[in-house]
Amino acid sequence: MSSTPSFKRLPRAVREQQMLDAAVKVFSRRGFHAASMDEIAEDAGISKPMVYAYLGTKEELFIACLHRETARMMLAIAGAAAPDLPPDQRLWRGLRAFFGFVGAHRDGWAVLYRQARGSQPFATELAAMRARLVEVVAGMLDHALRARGREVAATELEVVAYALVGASESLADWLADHPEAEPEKTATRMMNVAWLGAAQLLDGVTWRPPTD
Amino acid sequence: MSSTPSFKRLPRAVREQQMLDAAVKVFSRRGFHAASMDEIAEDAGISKPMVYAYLGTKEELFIACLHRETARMMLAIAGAAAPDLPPDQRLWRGLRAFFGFVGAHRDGWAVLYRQARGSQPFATELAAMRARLVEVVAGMLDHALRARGREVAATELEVVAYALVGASESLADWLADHPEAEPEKTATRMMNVAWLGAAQLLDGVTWRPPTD
Amino acid sequence: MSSTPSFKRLPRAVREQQMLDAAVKVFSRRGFHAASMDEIAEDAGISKPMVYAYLGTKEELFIACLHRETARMMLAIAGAAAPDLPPDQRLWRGLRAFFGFVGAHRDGWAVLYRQARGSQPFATELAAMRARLVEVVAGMLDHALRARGREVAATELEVVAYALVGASESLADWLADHPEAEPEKTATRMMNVAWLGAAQLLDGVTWRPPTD
Amino acid sequence: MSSTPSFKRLPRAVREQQMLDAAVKVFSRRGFHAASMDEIAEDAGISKPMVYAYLGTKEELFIACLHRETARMMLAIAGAAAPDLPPDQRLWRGLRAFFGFVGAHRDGWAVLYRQARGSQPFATELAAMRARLVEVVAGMLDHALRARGREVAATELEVVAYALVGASESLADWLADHPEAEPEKTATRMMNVAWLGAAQLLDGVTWRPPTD
DNA sequence: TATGAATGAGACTTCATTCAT
DNA sequence: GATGAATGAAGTCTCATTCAT
Repeated sequence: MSSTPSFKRLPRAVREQQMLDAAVKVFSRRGFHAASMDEIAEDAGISKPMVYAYLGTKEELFIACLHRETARMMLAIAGAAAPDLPPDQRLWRGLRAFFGFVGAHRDGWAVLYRQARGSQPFATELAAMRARLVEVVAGMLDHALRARGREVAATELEVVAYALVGASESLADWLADHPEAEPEKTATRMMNVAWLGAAQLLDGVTWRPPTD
Repeated sequence: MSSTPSFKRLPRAVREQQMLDAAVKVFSRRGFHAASMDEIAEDAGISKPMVYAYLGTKEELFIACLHRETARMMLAIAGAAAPDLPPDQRLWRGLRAFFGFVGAHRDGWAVLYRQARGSQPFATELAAMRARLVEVVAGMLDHALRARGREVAATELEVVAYALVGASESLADWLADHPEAEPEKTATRMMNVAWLGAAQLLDGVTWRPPTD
Repeated sequence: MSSTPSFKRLPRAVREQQMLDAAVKVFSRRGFHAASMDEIAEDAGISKPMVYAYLGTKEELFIACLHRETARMMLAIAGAAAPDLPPDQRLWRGLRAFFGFVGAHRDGWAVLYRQARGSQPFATELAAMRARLVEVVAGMLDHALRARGREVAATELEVVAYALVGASESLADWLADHPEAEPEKTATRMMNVAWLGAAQLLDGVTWRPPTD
Repeated sequence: MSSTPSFKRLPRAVREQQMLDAAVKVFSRRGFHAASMDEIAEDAGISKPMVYAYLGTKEELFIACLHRETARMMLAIAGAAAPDLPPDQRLWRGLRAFFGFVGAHRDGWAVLYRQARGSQPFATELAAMRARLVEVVAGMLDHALRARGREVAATELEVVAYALVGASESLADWLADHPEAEPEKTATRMMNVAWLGAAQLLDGVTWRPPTD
């Protein structure tokens, strides 16, 4: 009598994934503020107090979404861009994996970037993730430079990497908004913009402002 | 002491500017949703009903901010990048003006982009403005191409322009977050990324994905 | 310089009528609470402070409307139902005038009755007007009774009169809602209901509840 | 003292009735617009959000009141005026039930009619209910006519029924305003006005306007 | 006289969050 | 473990009403 198993009692890990799925869906559809815990709970097929018990506050819930989606994305990219490939190959594989991920999880992307960029509480989280990306890209550039016996100040590398990441994010936004667009083609376009410029830099060509 | 100037009963145009100033400030500090009309009104030194009477709903107020800041920015850029300059000069002047504007109105930039990107009601407004920028950049590229007797499909040009604009926005975000950074230096960096890559494209160099 | 005549300076009486016209129109269209002083002032082509200066508070303004419309209606009825006519003639003329008035001033009727009946502040005003109508009707009945040498307690007469007035109001409501309906026909119908029953009463026929 | 009954956490159905009770009370005391959701909630001994959660918007809440009171009244009338009685008996029983109901639920009556008559959103609801009453009355008249081998156009019957209903409503208003008045006596009076006139009509007597 | 400018007050409504069962 | 019931707090918006010009 005391141990009658209830069919509803799923293990905690499963329930949490259901909730995160629902949360990502609702957050991406409505935005952080407009999303209501009611809708998330209902969409997850669970009662609100459960959501609070498992994943905490609305803000914490959003951060949990961010974490999960970020981890998935970084995993996809890292898996594709093996460190032992030549730099241009790594960049291409990384970009293709990135746009492939965005194309496959447009919801997640919307949550990750568009929502988070706006409000302070999540800026930190987002900045951390972007920093990791920038670091990876800067590492590729550095790797390529050293292979040619050249060297550039770390700051400069970072800014260039930042711009490349920004351009990628922008195209990813564009991709998320165009359901019919092909991720691979988008990746190729980005590669054209990114690699041609980067290759020049790698070869020591630089542009300097006119004395005016 | 007897001639204290009368601070109240200002004409409508003046009050509207005060309100917009306050709104830009509060929106950029708190984000659209977290910003309260109370705080905006108080910051403008006026009562809430006046804000509603002059500038309408919270949403309309935000759009009014967007419009004003956008117009200012486009004016600054258009004034700097005269159409009769050679393309690289135009791009450089335009970028310098753009980053200069962002550096000078970091509040406005935050409102313009970061907030608006998130929520649907403003996506349209923002897309329109970005479209104008993209168009200008694509025009520059096209101009340069024709000068070299070459031609590229409009779609391709637009995607490249889109990526460049995205990279600029990203650096602008970075600039807005780093109060000590110099706009002109940031513009130079962006120019390096943008122009070197673009110049390659202009010369007919392209990158193609490996057959894998 | 001090007596330059302004074309806008209409005499007070005219302005007041304009305001009342506008007020009746807006009150009847929106109802008392939903009507806004702004709309009334704008509809009257005058500024709000003027409305307050001339006709006072919103509540006072509504009562002013009530008064004017009431007076007009009573005048129309009294003018038609001359006291020296035989009772059935008076009733008929009165009813015809009443429905004619309602048909011609559907706005005014809506203000008068539908709005006022609901809220306490105006119940008094309305009751007073209805009391005058009831009194007139009861007077007719009494007159007819005496002509036949009969007499009935005043209370009874009043209740009957009250019911007749109520039935008339009801048909008037119906008339106000049916723009295509003809006032005269409606009056005839009411006369059928009213006079046939009243005539019976006048003849001493009464109905008594069964002992059950 | 240790077994103080728990007044809180009542089941939904109970709370809804409490809320409706409070709403009817407040609406009838203040009128729709002047009534505040705060007061209703407080009167129901519950917080405002519960009212919204269970019964929705203020407007929806009012309509819910209308429905409940209407249903109760129609039930009372239908239960009293059995269709197998002779017409005059049905009319009498129906009227007695009607005035009995109004006398017992003066609050409800005020909500039902006086408030609803004024504003558009409820006109439909009210019209529907009145239409059912009119239909019932017209049915009685038709029944009586056929019993005497006569027939009258449906439209005419309806207008007569409408007038009778209007007269009843008017007397009901009067009853609601006179706490000391006896419902049964009022019903008798109404019966006198209604039945005597109707009986004449049933017998084929009609009144025609003079050629003037 | 006439009005644009201004506001205090208050209404409805929605949420994130927590008890008590 | 799970949930229906419950609420404090806040936010947007509107309106009648009054100054000061």
